[in-house]
Amino acid sequence: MTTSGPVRQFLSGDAREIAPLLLGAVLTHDSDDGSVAVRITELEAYMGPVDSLHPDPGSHTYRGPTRRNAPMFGPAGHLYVYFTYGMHYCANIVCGPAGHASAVLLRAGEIVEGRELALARRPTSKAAKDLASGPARLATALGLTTEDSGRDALGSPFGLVLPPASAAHVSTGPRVGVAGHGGTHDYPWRFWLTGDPTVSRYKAAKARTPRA
DNA sequence: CTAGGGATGGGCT
DNA sequence: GCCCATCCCTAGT
Repeated sequence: MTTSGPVRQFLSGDAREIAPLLLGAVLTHDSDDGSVAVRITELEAYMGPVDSLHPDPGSHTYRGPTRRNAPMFGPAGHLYVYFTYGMHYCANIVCGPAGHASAVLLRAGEIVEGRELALARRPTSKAAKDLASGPARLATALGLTTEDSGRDALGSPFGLVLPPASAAHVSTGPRVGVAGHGGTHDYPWRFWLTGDPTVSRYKAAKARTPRA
């Protein structure tokens, strides 16, 4: 066993239990341009290919390990960043013991440090609360790309501070933008801080594009 | 305010 | 060759 710190220990369990407890945590990324820190306000849990109780066809790991999703099978506390829609990055924090794939997708947050740098990275943002109000927005504001996939979020140039055990009001609901729910759509995969203005606006998965 | 569609390229069948 | 764990702008209520 490794002599991991308490944060990694905390992340080494069930992503569905960890996700709501990560609300309010602060993830920091230091770069040459400066530091940006985000207080996480919305998350989604994603599981691996071997959970018979709650099979997760919406997860990138559903069909087994690949080069892209390899970090999800690795140690807790590392980042899994993927590229999608030809232009966007989204970031996860890996959970569970090494070898058992799971992660939490960072869906939204409040920029609590480096707002100026975050705005420079996201010039289309019209209000401070929109700087990280979506998974790709959050990744962009933090300056995360696939280059960072697999890196340890608990060590330099990153940092993760857990929230104080609090009575924060947590809401739960279905995932956003995931078509392959399978039999899991009734399960609370998504968690957010009730009423927080930075939470992404819900948008159900779109149906197939109509014929031209 | 909501609904719709275009952008744009890696990942996987 | 199809599918995206999305965002943003436009047009219409």
